[in-house]
Amino acid sequence: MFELDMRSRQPIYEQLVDKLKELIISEVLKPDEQLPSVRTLAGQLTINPNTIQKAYRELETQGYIYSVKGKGSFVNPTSLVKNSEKLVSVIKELKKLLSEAMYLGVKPEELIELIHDLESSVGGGENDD
Amino acid sequence: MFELDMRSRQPIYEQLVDKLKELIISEVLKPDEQLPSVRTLAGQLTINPNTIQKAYRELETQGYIYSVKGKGSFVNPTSLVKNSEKLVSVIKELKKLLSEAMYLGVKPEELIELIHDLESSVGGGENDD
DNA sequence: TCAAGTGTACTAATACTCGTAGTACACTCA
DNA sequence: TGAGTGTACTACGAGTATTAGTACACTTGA
Repeated sequence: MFELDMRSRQPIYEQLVDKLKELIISEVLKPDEQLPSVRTLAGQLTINPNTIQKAYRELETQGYIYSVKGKGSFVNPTSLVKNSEKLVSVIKELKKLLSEAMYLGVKPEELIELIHDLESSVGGGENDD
Repeated sequence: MFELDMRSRQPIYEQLVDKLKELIISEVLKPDEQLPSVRTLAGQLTINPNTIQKAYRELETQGYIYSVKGKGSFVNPTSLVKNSEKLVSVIKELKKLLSEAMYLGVKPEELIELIHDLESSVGGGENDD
């Protein structure tokens, strides 16, 4: 499904969180779609189920998925992912990165073009109707 | 100068890197301005000089500062910070965050407005002339 | 009803990272 | 030449990540 960088300083469970989030945002994983079980994914990636569970718990905390004991873990419908605390931290981080990009020579026009390029590959928001 | 969150999961040296970078980008710290010495800042922040040195080394690796043995550490002139490897990783991270923001309901127009708001508070780039 | 699946949580062990304390060397400059 | 500067190293303790192992609660289909 995806590959992990075992030598990265970034913890394995965080890499999982990042990759699954990308799949949800780009709607490769669709709302209410079931995720692989923690034991299945653990077997596929040759890592411990507890590590998968840790990633899934983080995604649930951030509102991206929901889990049902005995049934599995599923992608949250996008209207349920609205998470104002999360949004505040994303915006804060975005400001830093946008400033850094412009400092490094990227023109505002280029960033605006980037936004338009990404617009069509994102699910959720309010342009799904 | 700034405050650190000793209880954060983010390592102290990384918090330093982030804050100093923000000061450089917003030109609170100006090109060729000297940074506090590692011993001075260590004293001010009540942390170990090796921790400061680690942050300064990271900033130097990323191209934001330069150091001279016996003289000190200085902000790199912005024309020297152009670092295409760094830029590539910033753009990659930006794409992820922009997608996430739109997924969470932020309209492209709002992001574009954010860019315009930030434009005036960034040094470097090519609008300094 | 039960077996196979699911999520969830806990303990304990190991390895890694972070921050510290301490120390020492090379350089600059007034 | 002394006081400042950066730089680098060892060793130690604390915290985190990952693992192995185990066990419990739930779901569902045969």
